[in-house]
Amino acid sequence: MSPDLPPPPLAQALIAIRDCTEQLGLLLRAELLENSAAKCAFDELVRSVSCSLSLAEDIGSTSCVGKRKSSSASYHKRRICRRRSRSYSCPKVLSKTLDDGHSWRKYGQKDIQSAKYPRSYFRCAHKTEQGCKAIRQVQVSEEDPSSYEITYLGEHTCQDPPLVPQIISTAGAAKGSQQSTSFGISCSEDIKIAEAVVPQPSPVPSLNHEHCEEEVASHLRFPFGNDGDVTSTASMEVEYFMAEMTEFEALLGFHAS
DNA sequence: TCCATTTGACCGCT
DNA sequence: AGCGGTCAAATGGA
Repeated sequence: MSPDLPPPPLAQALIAIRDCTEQLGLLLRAELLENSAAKCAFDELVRSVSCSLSLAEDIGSTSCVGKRKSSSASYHKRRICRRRSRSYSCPKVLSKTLDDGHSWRKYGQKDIQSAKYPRSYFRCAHKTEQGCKAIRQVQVSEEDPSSYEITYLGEHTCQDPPLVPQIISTAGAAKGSQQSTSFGISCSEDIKIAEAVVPQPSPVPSLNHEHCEEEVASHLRFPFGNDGDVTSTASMEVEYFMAEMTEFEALLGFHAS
């Protein structure tokens, strides 16, 4: 490390962005207090800028390799870990039905600490054949146990026709095809947008794609440590930042109008 | 027998 | 250390 070096250009740009973001936060304070979804998005924005900044500073200072446990060889092959950040803002819908027109395969269920009901994990049934990276998390709504809170992570890249966002906006259109549930409740009514989050038709296309990649596992810690390309890392950061901004704007606009 | 679901265990992140 | 996300063996249904 060399403390004498000035911040790299990317870091300087991010510092400017961070400052602007802070000002924005002050200006929109009242709005953020009122709109929890916007506040979440804003917090995420701040977090990602901070994270990006520290990454950028690392680029200029050290080789900064992400920590990775050298787990036992046997497990290393079996489990290539892929944990995704839960703080990540993804389209979330409140739905009376689990049927959204796509084929899903359940791969896990988990009791969540702060939640009354377990969370179920589904991935696209076409993952193996087509490598579709869509994932959704389903949880019975605490406020309305007859509804599900469904969080989508990643977009469908498979050929299974209807796209999730379209389904969301065309309530009731998706009925009676695949049932990928083990919850036992099956009603088919309309799907409505959860009050807190706005599933834009494609608010952050690159965002979802990025986060479906293997590297998603490490959130924003891009693999620039060893063979990573700093330039592409920077552009990914900017892209991510823009996506955050877009989402944030959408949230504010959605609420205000 | 095949395929989807369940569930305990593992792993990374905070 | 605790929690959430994922894996993969076990299980059950068609």
